[in-house]
Amino acid sequence: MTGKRYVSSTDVARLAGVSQSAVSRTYTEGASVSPTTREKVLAAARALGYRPNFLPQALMSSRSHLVAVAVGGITNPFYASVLEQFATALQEAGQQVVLIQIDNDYALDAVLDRIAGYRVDALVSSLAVLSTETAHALSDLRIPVVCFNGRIRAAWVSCVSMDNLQAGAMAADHLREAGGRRFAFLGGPPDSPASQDRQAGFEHQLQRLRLPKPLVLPGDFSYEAGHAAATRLVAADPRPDAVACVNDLSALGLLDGLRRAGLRSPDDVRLLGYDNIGIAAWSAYELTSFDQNVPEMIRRTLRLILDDNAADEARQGVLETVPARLVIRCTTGRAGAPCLGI
Amino acid sequence: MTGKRYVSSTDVARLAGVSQSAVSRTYTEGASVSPTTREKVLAAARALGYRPNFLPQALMSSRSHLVAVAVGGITNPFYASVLEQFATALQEAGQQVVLIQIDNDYALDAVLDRIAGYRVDALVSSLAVLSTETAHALSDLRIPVVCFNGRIRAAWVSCVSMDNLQAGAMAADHLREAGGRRFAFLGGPPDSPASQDRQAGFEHQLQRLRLPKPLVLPGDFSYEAGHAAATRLVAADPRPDAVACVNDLSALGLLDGLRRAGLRSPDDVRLLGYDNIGIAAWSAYELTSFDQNVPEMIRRTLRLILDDNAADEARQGVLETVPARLVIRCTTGRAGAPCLGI
DNA sequence: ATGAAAGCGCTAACAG
DNA sequence: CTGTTAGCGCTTTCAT
Repeated sequence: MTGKRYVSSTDVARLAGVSQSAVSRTYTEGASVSPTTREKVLAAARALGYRPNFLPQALMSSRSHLVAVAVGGITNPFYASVLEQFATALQEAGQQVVLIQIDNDYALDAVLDRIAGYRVDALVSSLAVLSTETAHALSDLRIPVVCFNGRIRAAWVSCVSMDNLQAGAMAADHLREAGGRRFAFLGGPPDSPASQDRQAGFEHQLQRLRLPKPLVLPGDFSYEAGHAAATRLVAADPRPDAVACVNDLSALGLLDGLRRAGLRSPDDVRLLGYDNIGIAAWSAYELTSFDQNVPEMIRRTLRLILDDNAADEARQGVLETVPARLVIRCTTGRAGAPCLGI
Repeated sequence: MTGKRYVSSTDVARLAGVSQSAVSRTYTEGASVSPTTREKVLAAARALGYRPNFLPQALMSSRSHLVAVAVGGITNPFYASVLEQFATALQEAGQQVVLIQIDNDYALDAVLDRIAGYRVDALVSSLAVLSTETAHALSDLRIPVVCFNGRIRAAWVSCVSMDNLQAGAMAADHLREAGGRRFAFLGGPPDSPASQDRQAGFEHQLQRLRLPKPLVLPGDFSYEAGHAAATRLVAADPRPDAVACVNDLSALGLLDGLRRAGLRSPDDVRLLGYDNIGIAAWSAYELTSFDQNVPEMIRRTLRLILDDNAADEARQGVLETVPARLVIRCTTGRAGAPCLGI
């Protein structure tokens, strides 16, 4: 695993009998090289197995074409899907993805050196939580930072997020229309802005509709938390018959927990989640969910981090919001409707 | 988004009133710097917000500390989990993960330039499929390549994989013990070595047990394929009562499909999958599955790509195999046993 | 169109 | 212990 094994442009130049600059030009879009020289260079390069080294380019231009993507918990199918779409989009834009796996926000400080060290062009964070300190530390790097579903704003730090307040309100509307009378909200981590906003929008809309306050169940985005919440829900008196869950994963857990307890959805409990993960459409679940329009969010994120026209916005830090789209499935369908489920 | 905004060691040196080398040494483990100089340097660095640039280091040493991880389809929870564990392990080993999203093996050729261009220290591929041509192209890069669950071997190209043949045989044994009489195998993509080996091991063991050949249903690792296979399974005459599925995702699809058709597991059909993804343990499924011991596979992979003692093996290319572990859950439990399911 | 030369930010070898 | 010097492989002037 020792170094010194790659062919350099100098090696190619020597074999081709041209100058090193000629080799460089051959690989530079729109540089002036005669067809003859070009051919000689390419032939030599092929013979030697030459591959241009991007590191010096990055060194000189301070543009590494590396974008750090920080994720926490890609075992959550929603984030896996987001990451996949990001990777595809960034690759198409000629960038490379440096994956930063982070367990909590505070660990981000620890990786700051690395993302700075590789001189990444930008950072995208799927971590909802981002402390003010971290945001400031990132600010100091003076590279565009975009948080997915975050709410924090600082110089160089922007957020692209679903309109969680609106989506919270939509949940209230929809659950009422589906026949709900007694409401509950299965929450996420208390410090998650997405969770806070979905809950706030939900509660606010219930209030506007002059409906009683929801029962709030604690959770943490996980299937297990949802499963555990079922016990509490079943024990509640009066028992809620309509639950908005902060995300699909915990909604699925709740649904399974309710089934264990002998309850059915939508007949006994109307249920919906957020993220519209693939499993929500599985025939065992058919869960109603809010779709985040991830492609649009990614488009906006890429604009902020790669588009020179957006440089000013990126430097200031902006908040962008994308409307949610309700995907109605069986768990909020008519009771006894032809939603087979399981 | 223009360059030239990072502080360099020269800037720090100037402010600290020392030479640039002194700054470099301050950041080099075990270099000789006096405490006084060190302090001056650190103070200046702090004042300026200096972060060492790794690019020149990589340039000089030909060790970028970048490891490319190629994945195709991280929406499959198994691969998401593998990626997460890889990222964590590599970060702990001081490496950065460059994520390469690939849709099919042939696209790998297209990214060859990029992984070579960034001078990655190694490549890990979770793509089961890897054509001989691609393997050779990778070989030419002379960097250690490890394929997860692959079978191809070439100079510099190794594989770390579950013992799929053995695990196939174990499936036959277990399904028979669980009371199966008529067997089926739900397969994956025909060109997947993992799929081939699991099926081969399964069929071979059935033969050894003097049991009839299994019905083979086509699939592609997806939930949808499993769901679709249910129809064919139900229509089969005689209908199999024990199915080994090439992975959990398609097993879950099959299970849901069977339920739709009014069949129950394990009573009507015994079922098992491979990968032991989280969802397999969900109370709606309780699917028996083979655990791949991913931590051990990752350990071996890291040894091959990072450990100097393994350099010879890596250069030659080796095949390493890790035994599978059967995790028994309800879908192969006793009929009518206290596995509540849903 | 091409070669020579400078320099990106760093490490390493070499004096002192 | 510390400063000077020479590169790493490339892009970019600047002459020619």
